[in-house]
Amino acid sequence: MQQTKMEIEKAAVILKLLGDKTRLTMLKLMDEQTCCVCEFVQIFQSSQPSISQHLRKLKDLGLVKEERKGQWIFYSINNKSEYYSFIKPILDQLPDQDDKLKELEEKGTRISCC
Amino acid sequence: MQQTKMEIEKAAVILKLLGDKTRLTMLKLMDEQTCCVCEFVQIFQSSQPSISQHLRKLKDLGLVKEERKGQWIFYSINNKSEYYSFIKPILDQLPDQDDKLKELEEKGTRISCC
DNA sequence: TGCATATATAAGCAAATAACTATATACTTA
DNA sequence: TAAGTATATAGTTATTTGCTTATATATGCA
Repeated sequence: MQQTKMEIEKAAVILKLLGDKTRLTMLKLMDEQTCCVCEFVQIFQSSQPSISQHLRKLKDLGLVKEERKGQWIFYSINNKSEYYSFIKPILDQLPDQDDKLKELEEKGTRISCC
Repeated sequence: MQQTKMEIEKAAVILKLLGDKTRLTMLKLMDEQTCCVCEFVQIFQSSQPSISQHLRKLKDLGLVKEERKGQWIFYSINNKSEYYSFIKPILDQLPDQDDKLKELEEKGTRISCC
């Protein structure tokens, strides 16, 4: 069979996860660098529980990994994931989201937690 | 600025559409060949209105095009779509769905309408 | 013309989703 | 230890989604 190819049902599950503006932007950001939850909260002007829930969905599928550093938890893309090669070409077609982090740096709020 | 934001939002909309097993399989099939509604109904063992509604969503975004031939309406992927280059690499990672059409041919139900 | 077939649309409902508020947990520092 | 900060989880609710049934539209044919 096509072992190298993605099962279509699994692909649909992953694409549905990516089909949310917040999660998609988060993934694109994490494909570029590590971010902590409080940064996402600022970037998306969203509530902390909302961000946490998005991250959990991504983590449940193994798309991202977390690393605790003190009181902060840093998230980054899991390029060891069996699905990374599936989502990478998608992320590569999206515009860089670095400007969002730059804004935080300019406001000085990025360094506050990182 | 706004431009990039627009793009990622549009990408999320498209990915959400692809994030459904039925629609994703339909798109993969249509990337290989033209299909009519009654074929989809048989393949997915789904109701005709349900299939029609999925197709409409794909058509509303311009991902597929339709061509009437008599009483039948044939759908195929719209490779002129501005989003085709975005979804094509995704479809290419999915396993061929030709077997689904072959089953219909063996049952003789494909020729019934095509 | 009238009937059959193929497809689309509308309305209603149940399940899934995403956000919110409140609370719990984990860690840091005084 | 207590208080403060960062994050996660639980429970609730509003919205969205996908399906169903019923009906409308378009075409073909006798």
